[in-house]
Amino acid sequence: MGVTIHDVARAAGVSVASASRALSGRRKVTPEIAERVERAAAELGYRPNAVAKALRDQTTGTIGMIVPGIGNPFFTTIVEAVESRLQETGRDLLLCASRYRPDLEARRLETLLARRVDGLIISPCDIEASVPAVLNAARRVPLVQVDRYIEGGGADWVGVDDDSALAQAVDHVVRGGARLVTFVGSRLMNSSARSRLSGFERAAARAGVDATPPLLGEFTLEWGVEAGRLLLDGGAMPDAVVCGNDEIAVGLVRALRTGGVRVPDDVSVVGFDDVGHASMCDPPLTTVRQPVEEMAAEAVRLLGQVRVSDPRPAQRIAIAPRLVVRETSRPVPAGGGEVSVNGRGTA
Amino acid sequence: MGVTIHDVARAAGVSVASASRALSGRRKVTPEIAERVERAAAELGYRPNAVAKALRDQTTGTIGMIVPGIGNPFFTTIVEAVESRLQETGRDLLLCASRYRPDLEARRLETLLARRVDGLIISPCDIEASVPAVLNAARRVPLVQVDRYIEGGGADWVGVDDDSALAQAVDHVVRGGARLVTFVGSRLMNSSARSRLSGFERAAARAGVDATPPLLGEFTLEWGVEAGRLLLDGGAMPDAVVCGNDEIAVGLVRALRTGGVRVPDDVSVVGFDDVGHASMCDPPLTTVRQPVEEMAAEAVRLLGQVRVSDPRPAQRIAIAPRLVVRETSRPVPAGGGEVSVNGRGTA
DNA sequence: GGGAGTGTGGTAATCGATTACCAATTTCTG
DNA sequence: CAGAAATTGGTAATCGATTACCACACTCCC
Repeated sequence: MGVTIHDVARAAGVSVASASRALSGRRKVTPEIAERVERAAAELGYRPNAVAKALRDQTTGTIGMIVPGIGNPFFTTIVEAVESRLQETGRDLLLCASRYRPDLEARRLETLLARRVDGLIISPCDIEASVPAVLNAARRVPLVQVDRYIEGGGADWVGVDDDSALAQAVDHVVRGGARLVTFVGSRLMNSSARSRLSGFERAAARAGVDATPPLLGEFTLEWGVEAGRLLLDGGAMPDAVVCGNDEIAVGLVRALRTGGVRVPDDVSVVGFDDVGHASMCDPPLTTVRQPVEEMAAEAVRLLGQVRVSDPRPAQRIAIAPRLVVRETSRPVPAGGGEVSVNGRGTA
Repeated sequence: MGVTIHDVARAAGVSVASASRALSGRRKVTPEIAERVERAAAELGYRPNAVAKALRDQTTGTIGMIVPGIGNPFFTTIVEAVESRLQETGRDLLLCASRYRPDLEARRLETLLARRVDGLIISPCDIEASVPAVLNAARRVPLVQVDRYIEGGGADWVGVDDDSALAQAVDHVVRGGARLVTFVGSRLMNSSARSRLSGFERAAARAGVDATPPLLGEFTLEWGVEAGRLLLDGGAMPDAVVCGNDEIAVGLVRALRTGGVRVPDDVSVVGFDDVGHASMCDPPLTTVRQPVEEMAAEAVRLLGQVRVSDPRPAQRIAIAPRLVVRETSRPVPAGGGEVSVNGRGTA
């Protein structure tokens, strides 16, 4: 396999320079030559070799992307959105999964750099362990972090405004009558875990509502189930639980219901992400919708602005999300203000 | 950015040939030179340029993969499994989504070929419209189809054994007491839709059970809900419904329950895929588990065997799946044989 | 009609790593 | 110790597309 531009030039009876110019149109050639070259290219089935072009142009037209795992529907959605943005400008996506392991992440970064990607979009798996590899990569090629980020703020970032998100979630359950609220999230190994917890704490304080100590485990359904059991056993059942992601929320709802607690009548539950299962669960989950399309668009846009040579201050773009009210939270009375508690019974 | 092997050679005071040989170890060099080159490479932070290597070696170490959509958790799971298989042999994945459109699919194939991928793994979105682009690509580079395939059988394929799958599903509900069974799937635009329907029909005939006309729509939750309503309105409620994928099944269960039909007491429901939501739903879904890891492993293995030059007959590898019994199907009595119908009430 | 200006084609360098081939040196053998 | 054999270093070609640079031909104007 391999019709080269030399073959085309020979078949058309012209030089490679003319063939290249006729095909790219970057300099004028006589109509007759253009015609002959085009015919020859078509007949031979010529396809330009992108590898050679990349070597010559010092640009590959590929963007590398590393996410912790494609099993997580949130990352999937981001990947899909980024891929489609890139296609708009004729670029392709080299996708890697770090499997939540900083060592693999560092290796993937190296191979992507060796492949001379034009840029990198990454959601670093660990807020601390990912730092050196990410900073090093950022020094060699435009790099934008999405969703998760590394500490120290050395590289651009696009993500959701966790403060706004948690404020909306907390305000919503408070307006539904909640007075005692619990946060169930993940251990603080990545930025999302941290900023969602602190967002929650700020929001609870601002709303003047009591918060029980947070339950921190993993971003999984299983942890949600376990957290539910802990709440059931713990004695002090809150009026509302705000979760770090939808999977936790789904597990939590299941465990609570199994334990005889009614959702939302006894306890309101709010998730986070709204990708994948949230609307498919029974009952459909009230949750904060990640602005995935906007995040992808911003990340790709930002990538085009980064110049490795002149280090500007790192950009941080936090996009405000929207709360999607479904059926796991108690309805807010029409007035919208605080209301009296009615018909609820805690464990 | 760009430390080349020339820079390393100069710094080490040797020729590029020696530098290359010292670093690759493909021919012996004196220990002293090896030492000097390695030190120079380390000090300069030399990273070989994979693009140049690809041009010279005529092999890129990348595999292109095209799936209809990454939003679908089944494809996600396959992508993840393939990615991790490829990593084992140091290859990377160039991922594209066709968004269920044959025209986009054809374009993605062209760009992947232009990037000189070493092979292609594709799940063609349309059994008819995808044919020319896929066959053309298969002529230029090793190509393996996964899950979906094009008609005519011109290219290798790895997928699930739909006959075995549907036989297991039908036998299971029949042993649970079902006598009237319905299939709810997708319109016959892709191979999965077709072979699952025909697998169902064969299985029903073999089991000697009555099948109502199949309901065919799309592989979505929404269609599942709609199909559920059709069944509720239709008068003749079956004892069991076998679905073309899990999303349909989840929607169906929800609609039936909303309509007052108990699952599994009144109607057994079986899904297909067992990726993503199946176990997260309430109640957890009885479903056929796609052998995703095995499919990915086979696809990658097969890719290594295809030689574009000598066209062997196309391979077709159908992997038998396993039924995962959860809570949407009536239990099979211990004996395992047919049982009498009890306690069911149709609409 | 000659010199300046314009348009267009071809030759060869370039991107970076690898390696065929040659040359030089060392080692071995009788 | 001469000559053969083995080892190892260097030079330059190679992969394919692009383009800087040069050369040639033609037009225009005074």
